[in-house]
Amino acid sequence: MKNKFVILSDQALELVAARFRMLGEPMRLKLLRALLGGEKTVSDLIEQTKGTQANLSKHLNLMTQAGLLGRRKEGLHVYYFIADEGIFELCHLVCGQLHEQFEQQAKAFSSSRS
Amino acid sequence: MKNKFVILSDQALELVAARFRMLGEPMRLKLLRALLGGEKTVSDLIEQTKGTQANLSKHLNLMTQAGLLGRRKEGLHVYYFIADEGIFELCHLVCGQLHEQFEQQAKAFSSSRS
DNA sequence: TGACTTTATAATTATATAGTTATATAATTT
DNA sequence: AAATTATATAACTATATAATTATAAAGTCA
Repeated sequence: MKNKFVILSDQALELVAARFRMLGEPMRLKLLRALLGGEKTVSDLIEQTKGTQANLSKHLNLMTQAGLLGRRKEGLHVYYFIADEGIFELCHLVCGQLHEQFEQQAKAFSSSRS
Repeated sequence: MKNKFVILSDQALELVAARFRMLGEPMRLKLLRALLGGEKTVSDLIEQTKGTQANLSKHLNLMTQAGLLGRRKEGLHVYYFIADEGIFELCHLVCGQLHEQFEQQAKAFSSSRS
């Protein structure tokens, strides 16, 4: 498990970091969360996330370039959808880990007061 | 798998994003890579990563606050070590996904030239 | 064609944070 | 105690990028 990571070159680490950074913006996670239900237009996403049109457009473009999302044009509308389902494995893992971490903190806290 | 993510509150998404951001810096990944072999002093890490003392100290402090690393003082030296092994599951996943992505791109490229 | 709608983009501003420089703190050794 | 070494921290600079504002582009429909 560790092995694969240890031998990574600095250049590879940059790529790994870039992928993490892509998932490190709350607005982008909101977009991903919204897209879980299936493809949506930019207008839909504006409504769901309460973001501004220009800002979302940029985030959507970034995520598409990174291969996380796909786009499909239909008339005036552009539909975005999740192109890399692997993202959710990641989010799922992080959620689980954070959850556990907080549980432990809570436990440590409640057992330390007397 | 998806379910856990969909229902996350905005506030929870911020925490998830923060965790991803923490892993989104190449220098921090270098430190983690270096620490895979076991605990190391700051001096060791300076040598291995070619980073500056002050910069590493700050990164190490951040990661410790975030619960990723632990510290242990011994005389003049401070040993840092990985406190949250879950990190590597994440890195492993990302590595695998990136690898697959590049493989596919390579394949797409070689089959598109004629 | 012209008005309208949806999305993208360019230019700018605001903000977070990585990295540096200089200094402080803490432990060790002489 | 003074000098030395290892680490931390404060103040600053540099940089990346998120968010905004304004405008453009592309499609639709009267």
